[in-house]
Amino acid sequence: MLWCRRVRERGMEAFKERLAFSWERQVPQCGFVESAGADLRVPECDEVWAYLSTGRTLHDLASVAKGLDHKGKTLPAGCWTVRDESAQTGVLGYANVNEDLAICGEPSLIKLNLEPRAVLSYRNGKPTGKPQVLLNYAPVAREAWKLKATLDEKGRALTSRFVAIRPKPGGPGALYLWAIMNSPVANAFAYDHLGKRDIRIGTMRKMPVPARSPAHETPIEQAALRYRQLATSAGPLFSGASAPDAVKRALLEMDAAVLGAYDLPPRLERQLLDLFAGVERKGVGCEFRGYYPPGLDAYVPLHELISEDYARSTLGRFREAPRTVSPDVLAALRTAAEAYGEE
DNA sequence: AGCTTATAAGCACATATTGG
DNA sequence: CCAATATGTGCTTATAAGCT
Repeated sequence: MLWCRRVRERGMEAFKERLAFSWERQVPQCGFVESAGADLRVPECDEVWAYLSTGRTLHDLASVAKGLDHKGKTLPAGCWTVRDESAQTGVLGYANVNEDLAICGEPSLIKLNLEPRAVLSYRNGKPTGKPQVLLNYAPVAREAWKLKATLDEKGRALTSRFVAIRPKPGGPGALYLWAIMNSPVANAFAYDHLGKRDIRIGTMRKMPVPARSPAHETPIEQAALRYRQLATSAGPLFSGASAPDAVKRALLEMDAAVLGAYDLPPRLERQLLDLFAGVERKGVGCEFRGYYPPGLDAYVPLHELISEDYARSTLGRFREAPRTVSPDVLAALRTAAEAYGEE
């Protein structure tokens, strides 16, 4: 066995002060010498990825490829590549991820020159007219929330700053893929398997996806529609004071629907979600910095955590994870609760 | 089959931005 | 103001596809 210890960027202060590691784990040495191409990095959620390793991957559900590259040095003199949206020539499409892009929104529209003399490589860059998901090629943050997937119903042209994720025939549609790509699972996978530079498609194709089942797909799509509806209508013009809460709740429900489909053991689901503790989630239309309140250590699955019953019950955390609390303690808590007139 | 051309994936370089 | 780091562009190279 080898000790594997990691100091994450946000853990550097703690390391300097008291040599604290952000993460540590003993891993078997044999995995590193099995083959010449073995990856020496150990993902933080390695148990999660091991658990999901036998299922389907994104590659099974969708065509995943970058958008087009224009020519540079070899571009003919006077030939244009990208122009303003209002230009008379060219094809409408997407060239860059704008800083304020929301996952329910659409990247800035622009005119692209798709003529062969202007293009070095098309890949998935040509317009299809069919719904697709656009994924950022450059991470939107250094920390765990790196992905911003947007839904492009029109199937427009795109440059290599985006990855087009296109549903395969017979598989789930773009809305489902959109929800999956914005989920904590996809973001954790990216965080665990990529460096800080690019969202590499060879890696993302290997991302585990939930088993095929209408019992998963319907709730995910419904939750996705609900969140999209709330998040796109909750601008400053419309919102009352409670609107952001409703948006956040809908987002949590979408996450919970996706997580439910992955069906992780509670301990692993908790391990995965803890990756996002205190981390800003950009472009989601609400303030989002983690799932579990500080001090709540039990393995409460997300769908239980956000259920009304759980939120209302002060004893919830103990009742949902009775194995972590001795019967005596539970009994004592019940007595105490009764003494205060609850239940 | 063996050679030639095309494509995809990842990365290298150049420029921009940030921080000391 | 300079050095370090981040970001955008499009180039390089390995592999696949096409061709004779």
